Amino acid sequence: MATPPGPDPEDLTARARIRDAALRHFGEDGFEKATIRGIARTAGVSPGLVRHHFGSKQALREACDEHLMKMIRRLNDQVRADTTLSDVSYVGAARAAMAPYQLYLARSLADGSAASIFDEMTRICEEWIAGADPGRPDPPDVPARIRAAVFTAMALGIPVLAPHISRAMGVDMFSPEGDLLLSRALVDLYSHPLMTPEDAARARAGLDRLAGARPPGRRTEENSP
Amino acid sequence: MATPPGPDPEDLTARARIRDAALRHFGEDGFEKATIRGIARTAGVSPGLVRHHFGSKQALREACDEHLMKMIRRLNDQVRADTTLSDVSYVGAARAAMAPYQLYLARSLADGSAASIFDEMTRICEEWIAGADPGRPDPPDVPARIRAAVFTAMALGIPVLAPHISRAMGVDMFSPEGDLLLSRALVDLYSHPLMTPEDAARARAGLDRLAGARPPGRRTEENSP
DNA sequence: ACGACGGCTATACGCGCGTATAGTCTGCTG
DNA sequence: CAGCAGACTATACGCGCGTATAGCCGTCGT
Repeated sequence: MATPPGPDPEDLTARARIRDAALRHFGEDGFEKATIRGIARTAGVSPGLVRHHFGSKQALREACDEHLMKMIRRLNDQVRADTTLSDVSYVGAARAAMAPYQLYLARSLADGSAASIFDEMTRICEEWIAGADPGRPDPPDVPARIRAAVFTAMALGIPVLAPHISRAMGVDMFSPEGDLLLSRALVDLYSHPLMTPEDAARARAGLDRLAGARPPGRRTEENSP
Repeated sequence: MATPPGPDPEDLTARARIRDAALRHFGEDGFEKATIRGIARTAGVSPGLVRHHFGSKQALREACDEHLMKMIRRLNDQVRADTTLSDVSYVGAARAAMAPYQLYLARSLADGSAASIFDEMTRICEEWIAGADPGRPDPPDVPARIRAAVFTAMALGIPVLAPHISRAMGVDMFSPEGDLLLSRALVDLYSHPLMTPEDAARARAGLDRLAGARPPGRRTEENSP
């Protein structure tokens, strides 16, 4: 059952403490609002040491991205390697391990950085989608990669907009109750197609019609906002 | 067919120019990174005038929120009032009117502000969902409001994470080609449920099982990231 | 034993920001 | 015409930031 991924060995070093503090500050306050001084205070070191180890604020951010990326890959590999895929408790543990980074991840994605992380998630999602395609009666008319990217963005919309969802639900999205409620809502949404095949055919026809000569610069319909 | 909502009357005032410049700067650079001086330069006024009209940077942001909200409501009302709901060109015009605000909206939502805008969108989405509920064979076990909030977050994930989607597609999401491709991907995703009814039932059962006594603080499964 | 080295701190610099204040110009009102 | 109000500008202040530099101190190789 593999070791639940605890903190890295030798993760008591000042460098690691700074990186962890940066992940928290960047996540909670955003990159611009977070300060090296604040990060240093949280890490229990002097501001100068931050520069000594990472060179600049931007480089510190990149080190955070890199570390997070390593975490994600490690978790994904472990889940993949685990033969008992339905092991719920393990998935739970993996998600719990990700929890401290959710805020940072959400902010990184939202401000356009963390590109490689989004791409990695898209890649994972693509494998998943491509695996399901052969079972479909109708051949998809959009590459799996693109469908994966769109779906990844939608799925990530949930943690990115977590405060709004929590407000609507009345409970914190990351609390056990909130998680349960969110899961139920997702099961409901995922199991009811938003468009019937007829709707889809009609929409596709409309898009095909517009795909011919049309005045550029005008939008069409669908894809909500 | 109502008048296509052009700029407000008397929108040549310095106050309006400042507001528009702020919407652009906040959208492109983010609230923290944007500067009053830069906004003033774009608006062609002195930085002092910004303060004279709006009092503070934060108040300027709130004025932007208010203005955007007014726009959204106006557009929604016009679409509602229009009897020929399938008037594609009109929807296109409305979306084009929103285009300049998309970046601002995305950033506002992502940093937790713009709560009332998210709530308004959730409300609109809820009406839409609640209207479709009676036709369902199975009764939903989650309030429409909450399903609406979750779906709204997912839908908004697309503009919020637009740079990533554009990168994956290889074309700008807001270009005509990108819009077409995105629309096709959405039609595909929306018309294929991600879970079969059996999957859903199994997932619901799993959630019910976990809803009993369970160690708090641990997450469960599903709801992707 | 000792010097070099690297983790670490103290202190300072300079810049650009939001904000404050005083003042100018214009147009309206009595 | 007097005078006032409000749109608008010029200038400045002070703060907190990222960054730079100089030096301290424990450790380790030789």
